[in-house]
Parts: sequence; C-alpha cells; structure tokens
Amino acid sequence: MTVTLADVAARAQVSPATVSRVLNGNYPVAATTRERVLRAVDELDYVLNGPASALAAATSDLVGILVNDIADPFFGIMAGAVQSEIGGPGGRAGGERLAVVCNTGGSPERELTYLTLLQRQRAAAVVLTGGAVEDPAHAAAMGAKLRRLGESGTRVVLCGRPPAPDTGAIALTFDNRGGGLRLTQHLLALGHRRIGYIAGPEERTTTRHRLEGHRAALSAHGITDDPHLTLHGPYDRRSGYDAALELLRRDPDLTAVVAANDTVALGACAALRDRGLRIPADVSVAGFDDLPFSMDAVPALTTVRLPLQTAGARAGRIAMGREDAPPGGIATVQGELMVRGSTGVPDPGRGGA
Amino acid sequence: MTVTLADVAARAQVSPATVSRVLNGNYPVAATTRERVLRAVDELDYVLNGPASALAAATSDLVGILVNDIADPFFGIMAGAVQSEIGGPGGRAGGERLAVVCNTGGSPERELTYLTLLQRQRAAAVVLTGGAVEDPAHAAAMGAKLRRLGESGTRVVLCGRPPAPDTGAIALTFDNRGGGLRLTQHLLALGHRRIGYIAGPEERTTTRHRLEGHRAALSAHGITDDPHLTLHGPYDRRSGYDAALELLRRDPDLTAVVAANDTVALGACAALRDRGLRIPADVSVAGFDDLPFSMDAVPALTTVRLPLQTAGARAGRIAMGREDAPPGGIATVQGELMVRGSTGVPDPGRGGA
DNA sequence: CTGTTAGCGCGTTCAT
DNA sequence: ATGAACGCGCTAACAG
Repeated sequence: MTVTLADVAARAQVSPATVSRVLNGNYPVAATTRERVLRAVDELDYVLNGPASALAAATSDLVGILVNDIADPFFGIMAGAVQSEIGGPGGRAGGERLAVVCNTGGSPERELTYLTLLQRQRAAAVVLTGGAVEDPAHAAAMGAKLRRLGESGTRVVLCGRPPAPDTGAIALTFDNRGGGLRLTQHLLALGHRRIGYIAGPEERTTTRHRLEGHRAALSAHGITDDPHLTLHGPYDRRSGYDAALELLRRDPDLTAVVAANDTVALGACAALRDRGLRIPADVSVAGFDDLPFSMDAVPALTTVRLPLQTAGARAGRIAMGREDAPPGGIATVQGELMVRGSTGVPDPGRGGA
Repeated sequence: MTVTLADVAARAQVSPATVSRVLNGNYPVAATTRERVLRAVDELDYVLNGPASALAAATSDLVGILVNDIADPFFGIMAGAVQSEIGGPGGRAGGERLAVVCNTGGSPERELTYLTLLQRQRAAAVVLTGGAVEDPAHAAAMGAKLRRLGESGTRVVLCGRPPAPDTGAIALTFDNRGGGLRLTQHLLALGHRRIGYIAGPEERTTTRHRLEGHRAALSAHGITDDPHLTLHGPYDRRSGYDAALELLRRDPDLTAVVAANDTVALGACAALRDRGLRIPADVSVAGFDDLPFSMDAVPALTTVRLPLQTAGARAGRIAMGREDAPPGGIATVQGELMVRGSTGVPDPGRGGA
C-alpha cells in the first residue's frame, strides 16, 4: 500500500542503505547513483516515514513551542519568530523542522502534560514562552521535567520567562520589573499621584515583576501604594474594562491607569470613554508590550515595547544550536518606554475636589 | 539509559504487551494488574516513545494546522480553536494530541512542503486555514497532495478556504463574497458613491471573493467600478496606510474606504487621521473579519464578523471524526455585518467641489 | 484477561 | 562507494 524505502531501493537497483544515505545526505554517494535514487523517489512519490526515521535515529525533527494563548498576538509573534529560525540545515532529511505549538491556556497541568508529550515525541528542542506560574510545587515539577528533557538531548530555551535554576535551560528574560518601573516613573514625572493599577493574574511572574516595578517607582517618589488601587485579572480586554470601572468607583479622582498589558489597557480605555472621560485630559492610560494595534489606538497608547520578534528569533537560533547561549545561560532583554498620546499632564481640576 | 516499555514490564512482572494495553487503554486489563503497571511507570518515570509507537501503529497523535501567519490573530484564533478540540478520547496513549502549527507565510511552496512533512509524520489529521493561492499549477499540486493525504488515512479539513474538489477534503468555507456584498450595500445605502477599495494580495481566493462582492453591490446599484479606486497589497497595517493615501491622491473626493480586513482598515484610519480627515464625518471606513481589537478602535470599526472561533472548533471536531462532515463535504459559513461608528452618512460638502 | 511472536520502516554499524 | 544484517521501542495479531 504505502511505498517504503525498500521499494525505492528496488526500483533504483541499490540497497536500502544507499537510499537512506542519499536522503539524509550524510554520507558520500556517487553522483550517478544519487540521480537514480532521486528519480525513483520521484517516480514512486515516496515520502519518508518520520516515526520510523525518528525511532532508528533516536531523535526527531519536532520543535515544541509552549504558549499561553496562541490567539494573543503577544504569543503569536514570538511563536512565529521561533518558527522562522528552526528550519535550515542540520535536521534530518533536508533540514526541515516542524514547530509544535502547544496552547497551555496558562494552566500548570497542561504545561506539564505538553512537556511530557514533547518528551514522548523526542522533540529536538523546546521553547517555553511567557511568564511562569509561581506555585512552588509546580515550579519543582517543571524543574524536574526540564532537567529530564535536557538530559535526554532536548535543548530547552525559555523566552520571556524567568530562569529555571539547575535545569540547564537557557533563559532570555524580559525585564518586566524595569519596564514597569520606567512606565510609572514617566507618569510620576508628568505629575500623576493617584494611579490605578490593573494587574495580570495572580501568581504569575510577569504580573509580579511588572507590579514590583510600579511599586518601586511609587515608593522612590515617597508615595505609599494604596492596595485598593491595584486590581488583578486575566490578560484580556474585559478584565481591563471591568477593572477600570471598579477603580473609578474606588477613587473617582484617579488621574492615571496603568494596565498589565496593551489588551487590558484598551479595555480600560473603552470603559473610561463610556464613562465620558477623555484620554489623557481626564485620565492617562498606559499599557505594556507594544503590540501592533497599540500604535493605532486613539489616542496611541503609551506602553513598554518588548522586542518579541527579536527575542523569539534568538530563542529559536539558540534552540537549534545556531547561536551561542548567553554567558551563564541567562540574558535579560530590556523593554523600551514608548511615550505616546494616551498619557499626559493631569488635569489640575481633578484630584482636588 | 532511557527506560523502555520492557523495563516497566519487568518491574511490574508482566509482559510488554500488557503494559502497552494499560497505557493505551484499548483492551481490558485486570484492575490490580493495571495498578501495578501504573506504579512501575511512575517509579521508573517512564515516558512512552512516540515515534516507536507511531511506527508500530501506523498512525500518530499529531494534527497539522496550516496558517498563513501565526502572529495574525485571524489565524491565531482559528488555530487555538482547532487545538482546543483535538484532545480527548480516541487518540493513542491517553487521548492527548499535539497540534503542529505550520506558518506558510502565504507561500505556495512552503504550503506544499509542510504538507509533505505532515505526511511524513503520518499526521492523524490536517486543517488548512485561510484563503488559497489561485495559481492553477499550485492548485493541481495541492489537490494531488491532499488526495494522497486522505488516501493514507489523514483526515483533511479546510477551514475558511474554498473546497478542493475530488480530494476528499471537507470544507468549511467563509462566504467572503456575501460579506463583501453586504458591506458595500451598507455603504451605498448610507449614500456613498465614491468608494475606494483596498484589496488583499492578488491571486488569493479571499481577496477575489471579497472584491467580487464589492463589485456586485456596486453594479447592482448601477455604479461602474472605477479600477483606479482598487488597490492591492498585503494584509497588514502598512498596506492600508499607504493605500489610503494613494486613494486620496487618485480621488480627493472619496467618501468611503473599504479595506481587505480589519488590520488594513486600521492602517487606513491612521492615514486618514494623519491627513486631517475625520472618520466618519469626512470619510467612512470599513474592515472585514471583526478581530477583537476592531471593537476598540476609535471610532469602532464597521466590519463583517467571521465566526473564526466557532468555525475552527468545528473544523477540529470534524478532523477528529467527532462531528459529521456537512452534506456534500462542504459547508458555507456566513459572515455578519457589524455596523459601528466608522461608517456614516457622507458629507454633502464632499464629492461635489 | 494475559503472554508470545512478529514485524512496523529506517539508520547504522560492519564488511566488502 | 556500496551492500548485508541488526536493532531502535512498540503494537497487533494469535494463542492460551
């Protein structure tokens, strides 16, 4: 039924071993023989059996990419960048590698499950993107899993994620804390004092680091952070919308809102507009990530730009062994403050009466 | 070095076959035996060898998803939806299946390459998303490929893509033509007569169908389409920005711009604003797809909503054989006109002098 | 319900 | 430069 390597060998009048050699191009083969084999491959429409190949060679051409939410451009951009770098020479049978994108939905269990699945497939490499969940038990389980993966020959790279000590995993970490710090400093410099903060989900490193930066900026300014002005929620528009309304209820004199990311910020903007508030005249709004649509928001969103594309591409190259790992296996990637129209000087009329 | 099924069998004092049976859960196994095996698996930290399993069973747990651009939420949403439906019972070893997301970048060659790679992996199913390239040679090659995939047991589903006759592939097609028609009808009903059209890349079915709908609406209104008012370009913001400026140059009295999709529409909006034109007072703008950010544009974008999530999920279920294919193997999915703030009655002052 | 026996299709030693 | 033989780890018949 299905044509195998042996069929090709028979048609080309050579041994199966020779066919395997021309297909993988790892051993010297006479030009005329190669010709003949390739012709037979073509005539028979032969397609290599990946599983058999992987079994015999004890490695596959699969590269795993773990993301929280593939529908979110934040992850889509990174996944695309990783994927664009994993092709090329070095792999089996022509250097084509397949990206296996796994949607964890932010669930720790699914994260572990997918890693097991990838281990099962003998993935050549695994790239984990996005923040980690901070539960100690989960962190331990992940650490053990990553170590095992590394030991069995799968290269592991963390992209936009804190390092996993003692696992051998390479980490490209985003400086979320520094970004959060600079963003709030910017607001403080404009004169804002009553700043609401819409944070991401609890127990996630990204959420905590960005929030830490925010608080560090406040306290450096001698402002005691009011816990009532910090709300947690998922990284989606709805969360931003609801939280903005709630913040306004808690402090009607708010002059600025900082959101966990751009998507949340857009939701917050919608809420403010629906309440008849102008941005930034009445309330300034800032986001994080600088996703493509943020530039087209009206007014354009002040945010912290993360080099998602660049970082993803680099993670992909490191995963393929085509670029050296950073010294110590850890590199910190900086975000860049993008000041745009959504933040401005606070209205002196607000905040007083 | 690596622990195999035989090791587990030895530890659990059973035969390898029994271990395989409890792992796959396809045959009845005594509860106590199962216990013992599972304990051994746990103690040994055993992980099934996917390639070996796939080789022996002649099928894998991989499901391919072809997308044009994973960084584009249009595809991210569909890919996520497909992925959310491919798990569950029925697969090998616990019913977990892995989504292999392949970024074609819209390139016909890469599309074919990825299909070969998926065929090589003996993928359980393949879902192709997005429009197709209209080159006859490529269509023929794709047809042959899809047929072969189907013959070798891989279920093929097209999602948001025109049917591929005689390939056995199931198609969930978006009614791009109807959506384009209704969108332009809406504009005509508002009183617009000079409408610019920023189309997608040439030679793509999506581009052609949406454009056909637009033209059909125009001619039904007795308006002869001015070819100068149609521009082609990629599905990105930049294309929308540049094209809007060019359209304005070609016809300064334009009262409306229809874009190939929402991303392009946002770029067009930016260009219009930069030229000092108000939306919709001076120029109305409409998009297509209704991606999440379109609702938060200012003004909110009038567009045609495509049920990406629903369609993707359905494609996933059909691919897994968990839902019957539509009659004839083809279903047409309608888009819904979403009238929002970006379109309005044209300014009588424009278009005249 | 469980063990035994054969391969699945390919890569890779060894020879030649 | 090429061929022969073996084994990768697992599943799928068959027995029992």
